[in-house]
Amino acid sequence: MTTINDIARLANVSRSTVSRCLNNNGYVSEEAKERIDKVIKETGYMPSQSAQTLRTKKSGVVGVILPKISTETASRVVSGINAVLQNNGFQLLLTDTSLDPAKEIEFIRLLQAKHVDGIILLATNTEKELLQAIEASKVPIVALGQEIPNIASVTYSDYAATQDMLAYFLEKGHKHIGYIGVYEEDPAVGVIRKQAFMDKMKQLDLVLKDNWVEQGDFSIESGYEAMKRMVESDKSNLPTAVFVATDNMAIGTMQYLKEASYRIPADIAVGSIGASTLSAFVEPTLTTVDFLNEEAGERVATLMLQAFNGKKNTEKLRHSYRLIKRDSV
Amino acid sequence: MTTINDIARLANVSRSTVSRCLNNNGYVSEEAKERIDKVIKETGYMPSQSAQTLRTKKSGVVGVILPKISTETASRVVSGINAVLQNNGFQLLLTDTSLDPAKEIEFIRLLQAKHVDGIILLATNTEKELLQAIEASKVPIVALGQEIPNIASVTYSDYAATQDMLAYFLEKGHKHIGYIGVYEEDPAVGVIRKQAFMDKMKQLDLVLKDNWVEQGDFSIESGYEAMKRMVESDKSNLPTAVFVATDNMAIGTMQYLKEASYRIPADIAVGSIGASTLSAFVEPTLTTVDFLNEEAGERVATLMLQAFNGKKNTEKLRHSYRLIKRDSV
DNA sequence: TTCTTTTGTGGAATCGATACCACATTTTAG
DNA sequence: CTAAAATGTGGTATCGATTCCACAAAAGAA
Repeated sequence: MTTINDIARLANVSRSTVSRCLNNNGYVSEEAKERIDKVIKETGYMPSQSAQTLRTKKSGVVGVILPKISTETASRVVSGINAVLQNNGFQLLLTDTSLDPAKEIEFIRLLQAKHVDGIILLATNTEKELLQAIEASKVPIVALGQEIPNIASVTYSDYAATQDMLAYFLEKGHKHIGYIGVYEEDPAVGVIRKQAFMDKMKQLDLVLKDNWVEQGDFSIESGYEAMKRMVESDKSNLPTAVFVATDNMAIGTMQYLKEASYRIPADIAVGSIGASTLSAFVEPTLTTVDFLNEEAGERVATLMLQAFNGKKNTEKLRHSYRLIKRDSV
Repeated sequence: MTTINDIARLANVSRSTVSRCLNNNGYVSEEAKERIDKVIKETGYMPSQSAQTLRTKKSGVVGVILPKISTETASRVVSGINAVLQNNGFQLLLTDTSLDPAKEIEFIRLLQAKHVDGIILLATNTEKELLQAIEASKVPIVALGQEIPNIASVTYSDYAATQDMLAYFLEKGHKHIGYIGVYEEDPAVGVIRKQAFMDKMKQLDLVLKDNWVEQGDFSIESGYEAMKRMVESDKSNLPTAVFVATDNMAIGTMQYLKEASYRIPADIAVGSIGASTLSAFVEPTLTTVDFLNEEAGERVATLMLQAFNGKKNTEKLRHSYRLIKRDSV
C-alpha cells in the first residue's frame, strides 16, 4: 500500500505539505500542488482511513442498528438513510439485532469502539439499560420509529394513523371493530397503536367484546392464527371489521378469512399499517397506511448530519403518512 | 474515551502487559491479569478499532457492494452474509451503486482505503475496468451472482433453471413459447438466461417468432410494457406461454395479460425466476424458481472466511435452486 | 552450586495520517 | 526603506494500539 510518505518522497516535498495539499488547508504552492497531484494520480494513492480516524476521531462511517435486516421496512429505511449519507461522504455500518434487546446495547458499544461518527437506532424497546447505554454514548445517536428521551428522533404517526383508519372504518359503516396487535414491549407498534384504537373506541362509545382483541408477533402466520382464534371463540358474534397492527399480520388475517369463507370486506373488512408491496397485490387489495419509510430514513439521516454540525438537538419529529384506501374495507 | 494507557496506569502495569493480556499471547501473571480485568470491567474499556487496524491491518469489517440496497434479493442476500460474518466477529459495510458500473469500481477502491478485510461483490457486469480494479485489489474479493475470472464466486444456476422451466412448460403441453429478458450488459440475467432459452428451443426444434422475444429493465412496469408490445405486434399469432427473466417483470406481464382479458394459464402461461414474496400472492400464483438467496449469501460469506484463512482459491460454486410450481403455468 | 530455561515485565519503535510550531522567503503597507 | 503581514515548507509530537527486544527473577537441570 502506498502511504503519504511515499507520495512525499516521490513529489519531493515533506509529508506535511502533502497532508496540507490533500486537505487543502494551509499554504501550498502551485508547483508543489501539481507535483503532488500527479504522483497521487499515478500511484492511485488513497489515505488510510484508520490512520485518519485515529488522528482526527472522524471515520466517515455511521452505524445503523436494525432489528432485522431482511424486512421490507428495513430495506426501505436503509435505502433512504444511505441516499442522504452516501451523498455526504459517509458509509453505513449495518448491524442486525435479530430482535434481541441485549444486542442493541452491545452494538451501541461496539460501534463506538469502531469509531463510527454516529449511530442511527431503530429501537424495538425503551428499557432502562438501553437508555443508559444511549446516555453513555460518546457519539451522537438518533432514533427512528421510537421516541427516546433526550435524543433526536423521527417517529411514525402511529396514533394518528390508527385513528384515521378507524374513522375510515366508520365512514364505511362499521361499528363493530376488532383489533389484532403485537406484544407491548414495543412501545410504538404494541402500545401506541393499541392505545389509539382503544381511545377512539371509547370516544366514539363503540362496543368492544373481549374476544375481539388478539395478539400476534409480526408474522403472517401469527395474523392467521390470531384471526382464527377470534373467529372460533364466538362465531355468532364477530366484528364487521378488524384493524391489524401490521400488513403482514393483516395478510395472514385475510388468508384465514378467505379459507373460512368469509367475504372481504362484505363480511369482515380488514385494514392495517405498513403499505408493503404485498398489500397492493393480495386479493382483495389491502387498505393500509403508508408510513413513507424511505423518506423517514432520509429524515433521520438529515438529523444525523445536523448532529455532526454541532447542533445539539433533541428534536422529536413526527413523520407524515398516507392512508391508502383499497378493496379490503 | 479510556485508552490502553489509562488501563495500564490504573492497573499499575505497562501498556505492553495490558496488550498481552488483551490478546492473551505472551506471559502475564495471574495477579496482573486479575488487576487488569478488574480495571477493564470498571471502566468499560474497549480498544480503539482504528488504532488496532492501523497497527495490525485487520479491521473486522467486510465491505459489500450492492447494485441496489432496497430490493428483496439484496436484503435476503445481506441477511445471509450477515448471519455468517456477524457470528465470526465481522461487521458489514454496505455500499449501493444504484446500478452504476462506475461506482462499483470506485467502491472497490474506497473500501480498501477504509481497510476492510475483504469485499463481497454483487456485480452487474464484467467490464474490463471492473476486472482491473479487482485484479489490483489488495484485499480478497469474492463475487455473488456473476462469474468473474480468477476470483472465488457463488453463482446462481441461471442456465439450468431456465431450461428446467422450459421443460416444465413442455410438460404442460406448451410448444409456442415467448421470452422476456433484460439488457445484455448483465451476463447472468441478460445473457445466460437468454442463451439457455435459445439453446433449449433450438435443441427441441421449437419455432420462435421474432416478435415473441422482448426486453425489459427489471421493473414491473417494463414487464407490463414488454408483454403489451408482444401482444400488440401480432394478436393472431401469440405464444401459449412466456418465460420472463425476473419475477417483477413477470408480475407486470401478468398485469397486462389480465387487463387485456387473457386467462392465465389457459390462454397464456407465465413462468419466471426469483421466488419473490409477491409471487406467492399474485393472482394466479406465479410459477417461479427459488434461487435460495439467503443461503447463497451464507455461502459467499463462508468463501470470504476461507479467503481470510489464507486459502487462496478461485473456486466457482454454483448454487442450487428449486422450481416452484404454482398456478400460472 | 552453577548454568539453562521458563516466566514475567517494561521500553521503544512502529503503523499512517494530522497539526502545531518554527523558520525562511516573499509581498504589502506605512 | 523598513516593519509587518502573508506565503510556503519542513520538523516533530501525537492519536492508541501491537510487537520485538532486553532484562530480571524464578524454576529446573546438570
